[in-house]
Amino acid sequence: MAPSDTRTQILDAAEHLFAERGFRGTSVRAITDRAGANLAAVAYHFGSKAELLAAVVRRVIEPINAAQTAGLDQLLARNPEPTVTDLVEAFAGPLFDEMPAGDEGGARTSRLIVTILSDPAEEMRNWTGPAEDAIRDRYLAAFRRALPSLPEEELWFRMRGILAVTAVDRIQVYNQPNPAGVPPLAGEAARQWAITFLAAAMSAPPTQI
Amino acid sequence: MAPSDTRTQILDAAEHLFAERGFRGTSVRAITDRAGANLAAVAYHFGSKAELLAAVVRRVIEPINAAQTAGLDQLLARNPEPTVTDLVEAFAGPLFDEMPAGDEGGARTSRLIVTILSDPAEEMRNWTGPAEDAIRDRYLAAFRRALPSLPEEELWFRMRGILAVTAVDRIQVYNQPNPAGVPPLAGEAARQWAITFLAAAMSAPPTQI
DNA sequence: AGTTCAGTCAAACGTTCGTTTGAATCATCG
DNA sequence: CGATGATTCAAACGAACGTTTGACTGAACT
Repeated sequence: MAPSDTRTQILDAAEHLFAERGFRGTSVRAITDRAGANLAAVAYHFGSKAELLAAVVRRVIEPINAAQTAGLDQLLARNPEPTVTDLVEAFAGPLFDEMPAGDEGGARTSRLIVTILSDPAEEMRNWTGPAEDAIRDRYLAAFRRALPSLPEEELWFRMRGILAVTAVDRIQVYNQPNPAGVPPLAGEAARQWAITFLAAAMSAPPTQI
Repeated sequence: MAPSDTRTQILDAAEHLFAERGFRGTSVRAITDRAGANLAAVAYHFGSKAELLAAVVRRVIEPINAAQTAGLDQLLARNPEPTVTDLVEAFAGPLFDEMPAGDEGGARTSRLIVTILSDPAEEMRNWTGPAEDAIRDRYLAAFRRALPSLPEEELWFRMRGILAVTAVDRIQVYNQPNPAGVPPLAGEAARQWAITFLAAAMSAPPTQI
């Protein structure tokens, strides 16, 4: 435990609570209570609540970035012109993979991601860095080669569609028990369904205007 | 102005601010300031901040509900077995149509919808009522008839994909200027792109497991 | 033994929040 | 005109918030 233990316990607690209640909906007191730490520990270890959020986001996002990069590298090493389905899988797959122990089927991580993406709090907005930009641009270029007839704007729209589906997927958008007793989405099935769904969507012919 | 004017000015201000900063990120003071009303007016006209939110949501959601219902009615009157594309258009189209005056290309309304859908605040969760459930079930049944080979769970997953794309579409998910100087998404083009994207996604063959 | 220093702690600070209060204002109608 | 009921207003309430403070702890060093 080189990182002082309470530091990581605070990170764990904050990740859980930010995912569940959002940034503004989570008080520093709730975090330190859950972590079994003192209230002042957040200021001591992270400086402020906003900087704690940044640390939580970094810890969640970095493995996803690495997996997306590695996936594209492998694809391109094997074949300079990957299929749309391959690209979708390499890009969207890692968003389903991260399931820290104790996460209920990955739903909590998904929730955190969508909270990050859609939280209107100003602190949530400035988390993307050069790394995320570079990854997005590399995939954009690969998709452009795989879909040469697609106009740039529509390609850009579809890239965001991927993010929307993968981010929101496991949230109970219609917040009620699923109809007809459909069980909550299983992790692996959701991953496959998303890839099917998104590969078909990305492969659609350009919209006629 | 049968509804006492300040009442609707508060509704307008609240709609704008909830969309931009979320429920918890918007103070009652910010709302009444923007509305040019007194702080106590919210309590007087709506009872509480949470009830004000409910009123805002109702005002935004009801025209969408009506359009979705009317669209499906028209489709079924013309043909008892509508195509997937027709169903997608009737369901997702109204989510693009609502553009109150002063809305910058509908982006603000979209932002409000995604804020409603993904806001972790407890008050945001309990807005769906029997109306939304009924609409969703009718579309679910129509899609089921149009896609008879699709398992129930995957159909359900795809329905939520529609909501994810339509809700998140106009948010700058990667919050930075679009790459290569792509202009912000035009309202009508985004609507067409979304229908193309979603119709292809919905029409994909079932996932093989 | 004495010093140092990262870490923890209880307590308090000042601010902002949603809500309540009670008086003031206004239009309406007898 | 005077009374009534709806609406607006300035002011205050108590609670919760993020952050700061300064004393305390305990292991690691000379």
